[in-house]
Amino acid sequence: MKDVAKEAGVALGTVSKVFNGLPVGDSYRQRVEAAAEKLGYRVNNYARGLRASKTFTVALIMPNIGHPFFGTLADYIYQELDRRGYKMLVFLAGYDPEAERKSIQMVRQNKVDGVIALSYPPDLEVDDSIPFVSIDRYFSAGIPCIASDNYGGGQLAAQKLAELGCKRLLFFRIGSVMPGEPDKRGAGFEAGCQMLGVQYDVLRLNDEDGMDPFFRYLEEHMADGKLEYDGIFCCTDHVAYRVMLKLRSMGVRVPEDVQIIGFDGIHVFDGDGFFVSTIVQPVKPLAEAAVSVLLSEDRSKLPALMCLPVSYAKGGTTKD
Amino acid sequence: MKDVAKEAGVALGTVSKVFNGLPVGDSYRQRVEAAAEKLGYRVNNYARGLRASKTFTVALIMPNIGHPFFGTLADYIYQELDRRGYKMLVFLAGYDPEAERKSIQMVRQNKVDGVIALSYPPDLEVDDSIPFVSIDRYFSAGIPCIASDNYGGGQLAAQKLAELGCKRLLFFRIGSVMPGEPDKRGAGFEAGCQMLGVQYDVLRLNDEDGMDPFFRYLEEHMADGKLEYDGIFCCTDHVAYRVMLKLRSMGVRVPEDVQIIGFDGIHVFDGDGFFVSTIVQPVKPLAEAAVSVLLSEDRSKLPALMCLPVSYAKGGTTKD
DNA sequence: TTGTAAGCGTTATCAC
DNA sequence: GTGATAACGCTTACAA
Repeated sequence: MKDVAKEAGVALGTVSKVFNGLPVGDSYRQRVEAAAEKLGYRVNNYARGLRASKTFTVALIMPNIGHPFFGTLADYIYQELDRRGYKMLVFLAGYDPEAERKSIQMVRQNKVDGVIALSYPPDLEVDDSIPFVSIDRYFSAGIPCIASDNYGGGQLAAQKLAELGCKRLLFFRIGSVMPGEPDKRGAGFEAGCQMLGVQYDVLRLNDEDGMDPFFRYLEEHMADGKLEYDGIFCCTDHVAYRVMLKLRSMGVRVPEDVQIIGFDGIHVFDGDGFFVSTIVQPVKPLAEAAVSVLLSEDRSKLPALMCLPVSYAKGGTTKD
Repeated sequence: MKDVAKEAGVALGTVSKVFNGLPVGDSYRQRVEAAAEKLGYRVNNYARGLRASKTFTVALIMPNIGHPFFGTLADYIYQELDRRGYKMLVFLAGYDPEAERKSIQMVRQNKVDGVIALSYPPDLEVDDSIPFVSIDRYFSAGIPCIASDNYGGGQLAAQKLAELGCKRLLFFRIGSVMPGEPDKRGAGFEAGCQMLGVQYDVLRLNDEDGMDPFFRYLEEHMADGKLEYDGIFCCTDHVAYRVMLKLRSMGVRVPEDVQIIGFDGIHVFDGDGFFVSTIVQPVKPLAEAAVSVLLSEDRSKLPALMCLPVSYAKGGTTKD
């Protein structure tokens, strides 16, 4: 920068102003720009971050980025941050609380301007000096949580299955013991069934158990090649997909005999079709909301919990 | 840091040394650590980066991160960087050369310690002052390129299809006009066919055309409900998947009448099964190699091009 | 070993 | 508007 100033024959401060869009005489500006171009000068963001303690960087903490739901969400979040001139520093913590904590530490050191986290560890300690937004997990009133309307989605699934003629429903839930907004899918489903007067059963499992107990359950509830249930709601598309595969391998026709609805709205490839019939999470709005809340000017009155509307989409596992 | 020094009753330099793992008297170290803990002190990476011009940050430039192949690759790259104590700054440029250039600019300003780029713009100008590794596209001898053995994969596909009894092969290629290692898939396939003396045709399309010309071609080459070809190699799993869907909708049985092999090795979900029979890219080794080459101590003799072995995996679109 | 002091590249505050 | 100067928080010779 000093060199640029010398080359342009102006003072240091002037160069700084040019690069910050502050008012500067036009002739000066041009000379500075020419000199910078000639010398291939770029402002050093580290020096800038040090001095201005504003880094235009946001940290994204997620379990991973290979799963299509997370990947897509991360992609949209990036777009939104980029649009506003922010960079994205990624931390992938798996489902390991230890890694989570490490990420938080890193975030602290790196003086990012904000954190968007999709994580479940209950004891996540957040430095409230730095803007923080959570996706899918409610921590406390001080930390805005952005989530899909999981409860409403559960209800919608029950309603859809009932509409499609199902009389005997089943809910499959698998997931970590960690609490989060997604848990409400089951609650919404149960409420929906009760409201509609439809009979239903619930099977809850933990991550460690894998899918086998589900499969065993399905086998146990077969009689004369016919499943006891004619509609199944699964907590995720992944589970729904595997249940579909299992049923078909057992000779059960999907969706003719049993209809299945999943949750997430994952695409096979980009935009062409769903794995299963599903309750679609509004991934893009989710991303936009998270960024917008994180970067909002007035952080005094932020929403504690923001639920975005979901929708139903037909994949291959329901009649309509 | 000054506060920590005061609290611990030591000099500034001592505190610095403690946080850099440099030799320091044990009693001092403990006092410093206690003081830091008490004051909740974290070293400021921006100040550190400014002074030491080492940021322990690597930039990853990719088209996107929502596509399962890119997402998975990014995930593995993250793991590898994390293992070595590096952070990952992500830049998603779609397939827009303009965005690419912007990313490169950003990278420059941000004084990252290295760049891993999966991008195709032919005029990408790289600042050779900063370690740069390319994935899937060869730029020049100065820039190491890590890629799958695309040529060998093409050959393998031809060989597999021939082994499985195919007599009349077809190669479908869709993609941007931008050159890159993946182009070699077709070349390898053709070479394989020639070597084996199998008859084959090739259909090449550009991205903008979409899949329709393929579908039309397939329809035109049907006679009496039978396709003229009994084996198809597609440049990606995505294309293969869509071709499979199309053929099935046309009443052609896959894999009984026509066998299809794709390229990439994308999973339906995490680890359970492939979309189609496929030539699997070694995603994890690719990530490891990229990071390892990027961060290698001796940058004087780096490989110009490094091709990693691919393998064949049966999905649902071949007989074996 | 420890303490001191000089910068790293910017930005912000002033007088001019 | 412009230009000198002091910070920002840290690393690293170098002297003690």
